[in-house]
Amino acid sequence: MGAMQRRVTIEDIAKEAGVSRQTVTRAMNGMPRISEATRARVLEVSERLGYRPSRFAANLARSAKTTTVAFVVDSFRNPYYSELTADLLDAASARGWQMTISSHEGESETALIGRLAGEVDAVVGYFSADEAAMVTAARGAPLVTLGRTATAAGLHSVDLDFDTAFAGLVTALRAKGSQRFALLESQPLGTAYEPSSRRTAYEGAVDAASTGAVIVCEAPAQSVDAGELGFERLMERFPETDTVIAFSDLIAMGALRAAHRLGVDVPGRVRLVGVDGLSLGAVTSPALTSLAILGTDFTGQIVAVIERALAEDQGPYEHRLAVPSVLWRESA
Amino acid sequence: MGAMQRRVTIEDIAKEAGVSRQTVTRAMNGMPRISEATRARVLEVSERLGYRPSRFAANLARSAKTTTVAFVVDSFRNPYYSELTADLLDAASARGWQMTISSHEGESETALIGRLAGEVDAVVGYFSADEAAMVTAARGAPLVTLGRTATAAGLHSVDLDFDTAFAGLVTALRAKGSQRFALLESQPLGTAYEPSSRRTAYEGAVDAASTGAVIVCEAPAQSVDAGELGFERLMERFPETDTVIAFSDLIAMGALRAAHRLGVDVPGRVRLVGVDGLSLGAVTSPALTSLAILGTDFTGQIVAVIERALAEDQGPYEHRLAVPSVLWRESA
DNA sequence: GTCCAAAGCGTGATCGCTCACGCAAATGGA
DNA sequence: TCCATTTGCGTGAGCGATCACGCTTTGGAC
Repeated sequence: MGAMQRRVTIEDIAKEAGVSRQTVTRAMNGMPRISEATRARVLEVSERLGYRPSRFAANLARSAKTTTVAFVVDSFRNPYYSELTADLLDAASARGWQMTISSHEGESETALIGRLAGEVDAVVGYFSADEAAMVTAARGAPLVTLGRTATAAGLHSVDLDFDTAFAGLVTALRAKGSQRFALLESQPLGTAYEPSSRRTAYEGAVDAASTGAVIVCEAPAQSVDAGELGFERLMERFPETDTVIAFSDLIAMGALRAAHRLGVDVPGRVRLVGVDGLSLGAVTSPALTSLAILGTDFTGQIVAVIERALAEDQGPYEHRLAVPSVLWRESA
Repeated sequence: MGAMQRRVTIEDIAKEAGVSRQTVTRAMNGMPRISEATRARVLEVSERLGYRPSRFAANLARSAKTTTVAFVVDSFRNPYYSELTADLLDAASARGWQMTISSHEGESETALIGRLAGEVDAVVGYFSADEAAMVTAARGAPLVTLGRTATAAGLHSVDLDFDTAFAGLVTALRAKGSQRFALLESQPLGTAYEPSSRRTAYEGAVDAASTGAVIVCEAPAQSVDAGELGFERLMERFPETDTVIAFSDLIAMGALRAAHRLGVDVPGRVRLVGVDGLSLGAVTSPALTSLAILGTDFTGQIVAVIERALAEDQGPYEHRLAVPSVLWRESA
């Protein structure tokens, strides 16, 4: 309306309503020690002038500030990340935290961390950047990295113990009769190949004797397709395979498609296991057995570390390890 | 360490480093007009004392405050919501907004709105509460409701025009030879049944002559199962059906499962269309044709309304309508 | 009629930062 | 050598709320 709109402050309301700031506060926040008549009048005035208390001023003045944690992943279009987000959100709101989300597309990880560090109380997420660079970027803000173990000071982390998990999985599969294993490994599209920790764990679990085959699937946005292609190639090259472990449930779902198409019975002819524990895996046919991360204590560990990081009395940096556990469904 | 830990403020750093507050600010924020030597010293001190600038104080003092919008849905476990979230997040970060997410489980919608109103600049989401109650709860904060058209003042909204969309869809299907339609309607578990706007639109599009059947699926958390059951019942009761439209893609995926199991060929014997446009629909077999909401201008409209709401110069309330458009894939 | 508590409202004093200045010393080209 | 910049740093004044008090009125209880 006016030439340059200045923010409507509590002072404006107080003046207009003919009361003091404190009374306005009392009216706005439903506090006692104010008559219903004045409360109504103040509310009417603030409505009329379009008054919105500044959350920054309020939080600064208040003793109990609201805490906000930022959660960062590659893309919330990936069901693994979105399900994990949902789990963390539940835990966060149970503790009264606000949760903001961001994905690092375009912007560099460190730049993003730097920005977030100034806007939230803690930053949590999957990052691939250099440790030192991240610590610098965080400028003292608590930072929790997921899916990797931090070695540098200044960084918290929650990692997954795939070695233990894969060992258990392979043992269980052997007990079911599996003999010839294969891994459908994934590789982010357009990057130099680097063995994943899942592959290392797999190779450790499936000893040299019963040689396991490894097929690397280049996984673009929709990694289901990559899994489909990978399974096809696998069946060509290693037709004797009786058990396939996929890098992720998405890849496994692709494999399942290929199996259907090729007439390969799952789990009759080939047992199939994914990784992640997506709830989506329950609705494929056959339902997908998975080395679950979701729904295990991973989420709990993350939250625990965040809590420590927030309380941080200059305390030590936390590193935790969660063990994925097999979610038996129909495909294996 | 100390008995009661007081916050480390900029003043503490200034004193310890033997400089002024302003110099500390310069050092922390990478501003010019400070020598490298002092900058390093200040940084060292603030690291040593564990100084973290208060984001509230900073935002209060700064002229350019950061804007945050809250996005609220039932559950981020539902792929429709999580994909929509991803889309909105992209738009939001392109505009430099922070985005916080919340789901209303346990807490009442109005209570949630009330809390958020004090913590963010705008609240957007799917709500089912009474309009007046919401306006009151928002206490002047911009509020954008999705999937319904607001009638009361004080509320913005972006709704979907299913009437137009269904009319177009049915026409197109008829051109392909469809004659006997059926709708797989959904009903939130444990609530009194109330026809959805999709059902109304469906009934408007499929005129009385070519009677369309309607099967109501009670949809629990995992509505895929509900769709499966619904399709089965549909085939029993209306075996002559040649075209099925499902309330959502999730329901449609369930129907697809049932079709497989019953040996009903899709789209040969029955054409199947979902609603939502989930990217997941691309990996079913056959790939799911869908009345897409995702990936249409719905997202754009939402963002546009938010922008207006944020700028709100006491301006009028916006109501927009987006038209879902058919995403032809294999199932129809 | 006295006394005390509760109701209703107002007044500094912060909260922890940034901004717009201001001022001295170092720099450097003529 | 002199003057105009530039560099480096400090000072007061907010930003817009809340909090801890403190001051009047009421309204009973005695």
